[in-house]
Amino acid sequence: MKKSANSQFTARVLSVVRRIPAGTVATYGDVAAAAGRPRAWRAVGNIMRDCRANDVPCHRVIAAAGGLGGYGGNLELKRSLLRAEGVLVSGSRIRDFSVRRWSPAQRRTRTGGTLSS
DNA sequence: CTGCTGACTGGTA
DNA sequence: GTACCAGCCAGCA
Repeated sequence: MKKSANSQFTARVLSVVRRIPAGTVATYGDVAAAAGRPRAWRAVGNIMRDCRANDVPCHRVIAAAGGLGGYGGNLELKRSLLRAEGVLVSGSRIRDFSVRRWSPAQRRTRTGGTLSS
C-alpha cells in the first residue's frame, strides 16, 4: 500500500475546513474523514497548527466530543470566537456541540426552504 | 462535573 | 528513520 498520500490529504483538509460555516463546528475526526483519512485526525491537528491560510477557520475545528482542543497559546481566543458564533462553551467543552456539529456530507444546505434562523 | 497525566497513533518536515 | 504536534482515550484527583 502506498505509504504516502502526497500532500493531497493536507489540501483536502484545508478545503473541508474552509467549508465550515460560521456558528458550526467540526471535530478533527470529521474533517479527517471528509478529507479521506478518518484515522488521520492526528495529522489534521498538525495541519491546523500550520494553518497560515486565513481562509481556514482553525477555531471552528475542535477536538472530539466537543472539546476545545488547542490553539497555540491563545486557547481563550478560540473560546471567544466560538461563543461569538453562537456556540455555548463551558470550561473546555462545547455544551451544544450536538446541535452545532457540522456534517461534512451536507456541503450545501439548500432546497430553499426553511430558513428559520 | 472539570482538570491533568500518561500511553498510542498518524502525517509532516 | 527521527522528531514534532493544536488529539483521543482511559484513569485518577
